[in-house]
Amino acid sequence: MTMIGLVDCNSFYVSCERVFQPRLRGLPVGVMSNNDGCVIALSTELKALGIKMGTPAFELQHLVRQGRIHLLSSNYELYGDMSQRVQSVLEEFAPAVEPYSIDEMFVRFDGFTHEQLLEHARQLHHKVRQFTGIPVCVGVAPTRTLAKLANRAAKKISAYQGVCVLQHDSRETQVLLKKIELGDVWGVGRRLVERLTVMGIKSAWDLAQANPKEIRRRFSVTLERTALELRGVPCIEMNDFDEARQRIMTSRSFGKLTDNLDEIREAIRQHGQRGAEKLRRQNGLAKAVLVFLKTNPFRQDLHQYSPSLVLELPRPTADSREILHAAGHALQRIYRKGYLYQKGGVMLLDLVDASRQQLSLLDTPQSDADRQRSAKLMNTMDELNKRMGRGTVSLGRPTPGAAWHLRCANLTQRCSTRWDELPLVQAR
DNA sequence: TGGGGAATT
DNA sequence: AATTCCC
Repeated sequence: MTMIGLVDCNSFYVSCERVFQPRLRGLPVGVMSNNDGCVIALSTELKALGIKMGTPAFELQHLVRQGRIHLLSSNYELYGDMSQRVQSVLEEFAPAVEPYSIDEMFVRFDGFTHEQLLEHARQLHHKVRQFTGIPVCVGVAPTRTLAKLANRAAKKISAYQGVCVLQHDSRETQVLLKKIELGDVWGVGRRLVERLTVMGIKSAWDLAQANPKEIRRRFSVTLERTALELRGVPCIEMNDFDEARQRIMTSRSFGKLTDNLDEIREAIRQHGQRGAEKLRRQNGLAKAVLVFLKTNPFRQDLHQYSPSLVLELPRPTADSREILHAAGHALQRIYRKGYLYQKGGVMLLDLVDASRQQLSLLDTPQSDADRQRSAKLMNTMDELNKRMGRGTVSLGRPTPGAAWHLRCANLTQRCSTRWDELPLVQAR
């Protein structure tokens, strides 16, 4: 029988930072979201101060100034590299590794006894720590949902010492299902907890006991699958990590509330270009572009307006110029004076694979030549940006210091991916 | 007061 | 198109 392991890195972003900055060990450390918005990774010491995941960073500035806590900007280049290192170690010790997110990986095991699985899981737990410096917890069970649950247990219940292997239908599984809160189950969010509680379903065990057909009727197929998985029936597969996206979004808060159309246009152009780059990387073409703006929903004292508009492109394209052209039109049409906008972005929709794209019957030799010139130009831009660094060439020059640039006031060095940011070690 | 994604209804 | 859920 196939068993599924879930390896989950503990406070991943904080752990990455600590690998290269040992002085942060034992201190209350948090890593902030993109744009230094809120805290998304917390060391145990920071959690012990009662600070919760998602707390806006500005609410914690007084503690930072007093030196009581440390907040870092997120350094995705570092975390991405560390994630690959963790994956490499897993691949050495386990046959099939499926990345699920930057800090979680599923591992499949076939034909192991319970004792062998336990041994294997403990080995993964130890080797990842030893070779990457990142502490992880390992949960193993017959289904992904149960593996997630086993992982929660490994993390929360100290007796497990970071490793929990659940056998099908075992007494141990039953005990854990009863102990684990509903909201800790993979796929069960806040709203579902509310609705299920009313029905008397209060624990993971209750959900596992419920009639799946009933669950499907009153809720959804996804929750039915979750219920079945809790019983040990596998029905959730992994969509492959590097499958092409179905849509591509690029957006960001402007950094300050603004009604300045020039500023907004520049931000939207940036997002359009970044989106087009992502699109070309997956060898895709977009048939439509969506542009959205939004005011700050937390400022109920201000007028609210969150428009969006989809424009179909004249032809499926990955050409930044065509995408920016459409995005510019969309923006003109949704922008209204008199509102303070907080955020805006571009989504590329109806994506198709470039290599599978049928040439239209209306295509003339002329437009075919156009296409090739376009591809060549875009390719050249992408190559330059890849070789010389992002932003080396772009359509239109971004205003230096504009408010919509990524805010990252407390960024650490990308010490594992950039030669010029290698850590310095001083001998005494 | 993040920036993405996907699925369902 | 809106809601829900995930990390």
